[in-house]
Amino acid sequence: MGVSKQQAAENRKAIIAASEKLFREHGIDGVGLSALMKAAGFTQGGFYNHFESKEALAAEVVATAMDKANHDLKEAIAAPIAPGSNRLRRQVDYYLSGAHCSDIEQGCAVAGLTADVRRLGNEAQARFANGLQEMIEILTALVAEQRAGGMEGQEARREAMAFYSEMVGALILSRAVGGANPELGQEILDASRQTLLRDFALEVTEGKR
Amino acid sequence: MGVSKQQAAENRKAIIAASEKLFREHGIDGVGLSALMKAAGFTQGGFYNHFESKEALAAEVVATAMDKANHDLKEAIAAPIAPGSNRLRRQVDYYLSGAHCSDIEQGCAVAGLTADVRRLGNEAQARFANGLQEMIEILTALVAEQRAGGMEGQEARREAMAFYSEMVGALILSRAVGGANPELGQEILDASRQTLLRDFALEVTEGKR
DNA sequence: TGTACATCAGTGAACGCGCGTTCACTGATGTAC
DNA sequence: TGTACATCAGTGAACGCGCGTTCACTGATGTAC
Repeated sequence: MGVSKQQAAENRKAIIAASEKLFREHGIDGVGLSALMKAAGFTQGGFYNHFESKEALAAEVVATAMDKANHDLKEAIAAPIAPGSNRLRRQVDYYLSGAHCSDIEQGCAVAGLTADVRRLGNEAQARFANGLQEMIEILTALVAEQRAGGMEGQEARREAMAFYSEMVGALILSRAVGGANPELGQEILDASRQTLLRDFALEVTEGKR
Repeated sequence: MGVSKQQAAENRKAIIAASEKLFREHGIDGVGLSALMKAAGFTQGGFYNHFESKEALAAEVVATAMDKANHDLKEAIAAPIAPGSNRLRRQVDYYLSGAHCSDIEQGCAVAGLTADVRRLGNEAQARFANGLQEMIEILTALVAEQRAGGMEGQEARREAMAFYSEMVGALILSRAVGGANPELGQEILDASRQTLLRDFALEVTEGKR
């Protein structure tokens, strides 16, 4: 009660951040507003000071998550790499690692939210699609760099999409199966990792678990 | 009221069938028992004559869906093919078609249910994992046939997993994005289709929309 | 084969509960003078 | 700069509603004799 505008803006961000984690873990239909607000450190009633509806919150969560994912990806790609290492390999090794697989809350936003996006409103779907569009563009550049030998732009984009689809698919399948059969889950990650590294003419290394 | 044992067994199957469609479309948390029973042609109260809980129904739905998927896949692979055609290509062309993408209710069970499986109980997760394990074995045989030139069993299995992950990933991403940006959705399907056909040394053809 | 009775799939109303949303109230923040 | 007041983020209780589940009741099916 009685809070500066700056504080209120921060609180709003806290609600979005807490919601993102819970949405990823339990699905959007799987958490109530009371749990979301409690996780952010507030009581239920304040929710509507910040958002018009749960649906509106979901749209903001999706948008925020995609923006952050793209920002992080850009940074990871812009960062200097150790000699003998490789940007694309680093992405693959991380994405298809056991650590990333277990970390739904902080891992890839696309893999964590895709399934729910289909059931959200236009606003959320559009924001997700825009985010994915941007991510594909970033990955296209990465692929083009890897395929240095004069690949057409359209071809690099196609490869980037296929590349990303494979990683997302492997991660989601691995997660779905990991509870009941962890070995199978790990096998799925390793299979895509090895296949992708080979397809991109990178030496296949032992995977990080 | 007053129904033969045979009729009761059929009614039970009807509930499972109706539930599968609704679960795929709206998610398991997205449909109530009353809607499920109504869709199967019954009133809400009868549900507990057939299932112990909603969770138990979900486990049965997952198991049934996976069994059917594997059965259909076996049949599709066993069926004779036109000369000049190819079993693997036929799978890819169907799986990554616009028609399959729009048909969540009857399409691939794995793509339709994976996201929810993670949040179900042990029973459902185990049944899903077993189903996926079997599917991978079937696909391994298909890949081995395609790679006729003496591929090691382990290698074929790895390729089959990567292959399937890519198809599932592309389908899910395409669906997530298709509402807001159908062109991007189609582009994602096409990208994986072309990449997979090329990787399996199959001629790339125009895609069916 | 015919009769008497137990079974149990189905109905429809009810249960408590948590959902998303609304509201009256609060008090520090921020503004007008 | 100091005072008076409007604003609005936060609280906590309440709203109606649909959820998953339970229950008393029904009547044709299926069984025992």
